[in-house]
Amino acid sequence: MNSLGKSIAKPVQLDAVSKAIIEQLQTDGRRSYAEIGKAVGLSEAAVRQRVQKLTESGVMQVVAVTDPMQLGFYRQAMIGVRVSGDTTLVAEALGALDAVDYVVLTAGSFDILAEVVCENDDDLIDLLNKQIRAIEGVQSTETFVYLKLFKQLYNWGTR
Amino acid sequence: MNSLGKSIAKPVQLDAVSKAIIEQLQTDGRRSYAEIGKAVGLSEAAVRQRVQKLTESGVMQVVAVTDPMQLGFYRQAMIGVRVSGDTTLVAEALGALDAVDYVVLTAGSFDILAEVVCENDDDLIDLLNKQIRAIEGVQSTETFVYLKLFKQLYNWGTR
DNA sequence: AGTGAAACGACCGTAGA
DNA sequence: TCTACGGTCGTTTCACT
Repeated sequence: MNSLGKSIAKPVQLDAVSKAIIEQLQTDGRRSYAEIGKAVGLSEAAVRQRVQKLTESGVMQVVAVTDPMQLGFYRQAMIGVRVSGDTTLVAEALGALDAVDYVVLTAGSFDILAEVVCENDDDLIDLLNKQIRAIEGVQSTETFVYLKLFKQLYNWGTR
Repeated sequence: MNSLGKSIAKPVQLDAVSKAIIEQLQTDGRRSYAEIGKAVGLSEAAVRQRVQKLTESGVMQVVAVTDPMQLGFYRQAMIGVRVSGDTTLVAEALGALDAVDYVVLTAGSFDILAEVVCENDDDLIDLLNKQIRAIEGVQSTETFVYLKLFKQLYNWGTR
């Protein structure tokens, strides 16, 4: 159990060594346990045990991350969505779209924020008009086209 | 070179096998090359070569991702920021804050979108009043508190 | 939780199709 | 770009602290 709004787990208190291990894996998720052990001052077996615990408890996961630009998706945007009716249904419908890589229910002047990845502006227009605005309950959208990414750390909440 | 707005690389055309390899690593970034090879029908060495190419070319990277909720950060939000003056300077200042995990320059009614991670509402209030609104050039902010995360795929653009 | 040792499996470089 | 193969290094299990 994790993810926003679900049963609140008590925070795992990480010591400096576990933090160092996570840092190592944030730099390179395929670094060997032995190598990490050298860096953090622990035996290979101990590192492996800690990584297993961190993974099984849901504190951390090691995954592949792709660069949309390199794959030809030159246009990214955040879409603010205002919904009439059940926001959950709209969020699910948005999440079902391939071009949508991020969906979160929010409190504020938008009910949902959705990040989208498109090849070009034409695709973005089509996505908005033919797919997103066609979803039952979508009242209005506001688009924030990405110009330049400055910082990105990897967190996760769904699983 | 990658990242939004930087020199546009021609998209790498991935065949079905490379896509399958990435899919394997998206499920578990520490899966062995041999195991991936069995799954996609390739030798261990061939998988290794492809993963190396994908990584070196910047199409993919394998990294650790952490769950803010499990670490005691119960409050996440997206902050829309309106700036007077140079948006770049403000984006850098925002990126320098620990609580900020995502900063992107946008076109639209916000100049910057920044995602923040806090332990609780009091921290979020302090972050807004004492840190974000104190940045030179920040004209106004609008906060979208996260209620529930529905979908999250991992892309990256900075490096 | 941690170490150390031995068996096993993964990884890496190189050769060759 | 792939397979094949051998040397090296990492991982796993287990007994022990």
